[in-house]
Amino acid sequence: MYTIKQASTLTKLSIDTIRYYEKAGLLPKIKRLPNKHRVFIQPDIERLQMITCMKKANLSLDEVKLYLDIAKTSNMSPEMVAGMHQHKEKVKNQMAQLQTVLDFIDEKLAEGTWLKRKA
Amino acid sequence: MYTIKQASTLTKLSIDTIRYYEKAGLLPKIKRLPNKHRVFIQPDIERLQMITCMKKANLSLDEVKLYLDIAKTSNMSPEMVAGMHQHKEKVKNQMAQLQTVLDFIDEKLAEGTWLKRKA
DNA sequence: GCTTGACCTGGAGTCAACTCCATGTTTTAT
DNA sequence: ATAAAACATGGAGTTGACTCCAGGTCAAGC
Repeated sequence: MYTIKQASTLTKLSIDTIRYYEKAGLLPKIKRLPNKHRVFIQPDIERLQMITCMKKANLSLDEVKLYLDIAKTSNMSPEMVAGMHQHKEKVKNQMAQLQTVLDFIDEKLAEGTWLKRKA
Repeated sequence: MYTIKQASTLTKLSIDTIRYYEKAGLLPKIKRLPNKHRVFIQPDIERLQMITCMKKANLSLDEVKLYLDIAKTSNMSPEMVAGMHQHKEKVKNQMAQLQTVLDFIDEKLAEGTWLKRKA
């Protein structure tokens, strides 16, 4: 059981962002204390972390919502399955691009090191 | 030698976006014809593609600019080297997160398949 | 010589995703 | 019982990254 502040610390999302995500329908019904304060439980924290992951995969909040909704549905329509396959390809593709960036960084670092050694 | 339209097709960036990147200082001086039209050469195209890669790594345009500027400098200050190491960790971390998303997708797809087979 | 098409510029407009603010309630410490 | 802390709400404001638009230039074809 966590307060919103604790949830914020755990997820590294701001308190406002968490409330914003709730408003946007990305979270399930968050429990409240009698005084209206939100109470976050472990699965809520994990969900927030998954949202962060998906955002890093360049999904919009709407897309994140869609996938999380699908995750709840036990039977997926063929379109959903197709959509997920498609998205999987997109993510793979993006990982390849990230690898390009890593290579670029390594190359530059190697150059830097080389120059340093030479000097 | 490419027109802006060809560059747009090659990079899948809109013409406006390419001009925007130029204004933002992410491109080197682009050659012009006497009639002021831009002429893109191969390295320009590659640079645009690298920008796309870096953006997918969740770098802001300012950060992209910074790294591209560093790439030009032959000797990097220790802070730059440190910054790049740091960023490398960030990118790696992000790849791990993407992997999480991939796993999530695979899991959901597996479930869907399973349910379908059962039905 | 006039229209068409591809390009130019400067600047305004749009959109997603926050982020901030004013105001209000409830519990806790003095 | 007054003050301070931690939360709440609704809505306005901000930011980054485009995207669109009005008005203009230039070269080519009819």
